[in-house]
Amino acid sequence: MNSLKKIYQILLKELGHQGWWPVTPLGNCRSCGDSLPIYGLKAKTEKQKLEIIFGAILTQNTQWKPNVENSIIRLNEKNLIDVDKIIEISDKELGELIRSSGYYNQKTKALKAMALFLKENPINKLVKMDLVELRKLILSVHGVGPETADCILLYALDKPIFVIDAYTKRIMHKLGFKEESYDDLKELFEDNLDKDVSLYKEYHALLVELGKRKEFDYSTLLKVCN
DNA sequence: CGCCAGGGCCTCA
DNA sequence: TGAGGCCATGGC
Repeated sequence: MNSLKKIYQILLKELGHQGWWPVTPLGNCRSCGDSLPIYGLKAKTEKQKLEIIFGAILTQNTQWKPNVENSIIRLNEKNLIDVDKIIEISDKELGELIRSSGYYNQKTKALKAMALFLKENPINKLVKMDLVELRKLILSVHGVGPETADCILLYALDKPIFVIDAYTKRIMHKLGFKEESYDDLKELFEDNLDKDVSLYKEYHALLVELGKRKEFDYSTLLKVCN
């Protein structure tokens, strides 16, 4: 077993299953309060996949809890997890709803751009495309960079794409890996792991959780990297 | 009070 | 292509 696989085993054992990406459960029951996105659920419907796509934009350089979570709840309350409705709503009103996620002017534009994109390229059509072309296409949407595009591909469209983020870069450098660029790090993981969507999802979530834990003892991880 | 979060765009060499 | 400024809220 190679280092990348060993790191995964250690993190899974030490941190436990993360169950990304959080999604709002089906069958919103009005009488039982606001439904919030939950970890460990499978995104089954197109609406849930759309919620993940919007969430991927909203969480750019922002904490999920409570900032983005709150925005997702508010969008759901108004039934705005909907391509047409996001296109129709005014910038001002949308900006107010996602205010807690920060950068709300930029993110309003990004959500609008994504909605217009999805109007022309529905999710059920995207999933059938060639993966390399699909990634380029999603990257062409204004406000969507490498990490956001890859989150969408992995968590919303269930494509075997490994997501790299700031935590992953820091952690891998700390463990002695020399890859610097986003694409080199992405290839490192994809070349050394089985093309397993569930594994990719869980691995990235574990790296984020590890990155948040300042007190974590890296000695075991450093050992398997030698 | 300052720092940082599950980044990306624009500008300027 | 890479570095630097900018965007903005909420928790600690």
